Amino acid sequence: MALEHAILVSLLEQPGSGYELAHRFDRSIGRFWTATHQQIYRVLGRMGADGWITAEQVDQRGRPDKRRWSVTDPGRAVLTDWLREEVQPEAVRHELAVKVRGAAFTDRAGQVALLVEVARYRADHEAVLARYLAGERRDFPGTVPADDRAALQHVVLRGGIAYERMVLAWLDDVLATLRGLDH
Amino acid sequence: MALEHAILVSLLEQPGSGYELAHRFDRSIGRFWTATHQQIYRVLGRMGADGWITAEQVDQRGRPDKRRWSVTDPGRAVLTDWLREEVQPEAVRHELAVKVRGAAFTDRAGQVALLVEVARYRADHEAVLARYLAGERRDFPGTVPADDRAALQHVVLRGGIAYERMVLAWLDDVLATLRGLDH
DNA sequence: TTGCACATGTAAAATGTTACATGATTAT
DNA sequence: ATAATCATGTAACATTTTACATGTGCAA
Repeated sequence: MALEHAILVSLLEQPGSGYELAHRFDRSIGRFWTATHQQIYRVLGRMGADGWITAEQVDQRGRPDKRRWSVTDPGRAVLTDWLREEVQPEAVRHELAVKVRGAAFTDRAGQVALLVEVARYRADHEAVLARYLAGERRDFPGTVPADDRAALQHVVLRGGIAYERMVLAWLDDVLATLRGLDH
Repeated sequence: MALEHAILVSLLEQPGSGYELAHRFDRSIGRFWTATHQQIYRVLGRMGADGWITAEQVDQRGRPDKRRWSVTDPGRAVLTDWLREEVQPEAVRHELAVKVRGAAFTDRAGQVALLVEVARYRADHEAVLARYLAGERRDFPGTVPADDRAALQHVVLRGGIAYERMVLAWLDDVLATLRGLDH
């Protein structure tokens, strides 16, 4: 998979400029796919050249003009084809796990420093969970989803919430383990 | 962070060849950091040139010679310095979440195809969980860890187990949501 | 004799990161 | 005036992925 597909989904949900996409990749979509604005502009250019998306110029008073991108029929076909492909195994990059195993090869002071850092990292994840929960209350207040799109967005958000809760519980386990090391 | 640090941790736990490392990155370390043998050989070369690791030639009867890499004192210092750095936020790449949100933009047949694929993906994760649990019974049978290294390896494994259990529960949620779409 | 495990690499293409670059409006 | 937000890009560099490349020994 590539960034292209995440952009197609985002533009189908809501057409927008590269700048707006970059912000979505910082917020909602960033939950499950990250990208910087530099990447996004480059890929938007390529997708436009390939005819997957098309831009309309939007003149704005008081602000720079922007290009509002929308998905074309060929772009939509690219997405539906991709949806039928196998889901690839996730490429895991869990830096903290590497550090925790690495903690066996540092001194006591280093282990304490890691413990402090894990506590800070835990606070970050607590904030993310709070943000997800607030978003859930705001966007999905009822028990019955409004439509398919809402139902699917909600289940993805529930995945994010479940992930953060799991991480917080594991970080508590890590903190207890670091505190319990021989010294 | 980079692959270098994961390799340093792995070689400190047990010196070995590039080939052996590639296998560890398919198994135990692959739980939290993935790498192919091509990446590993290239990075080993650079780390050797930088003096972080050193190789001894191991002549083997009946098999190709191999180079057993171990971490040098400078390499160990690189690791301890890195352990003191901030843990970077994870770069998330959750392809399935993109597909689930994308399912709002395909037809019923496409949604059913995704459902089938999610079920297959779920079976993969069930197998991973079973492997982790078997590894836990094998490597950590007692209640009290043998030493620091074992305690830290065990808490990382518990993280993998917690992750897989969370994913399985979420995939059930996804399956129920896909089945419940309007049609 | 076919395939698998062991063992190590190179090359090209795609992707991703970091730094640089510009310029307007709005709020403090 | 100063910073933040909106808006779009280029350039250089690093990393990752995919394909190619080679060769031995052992077991079925």
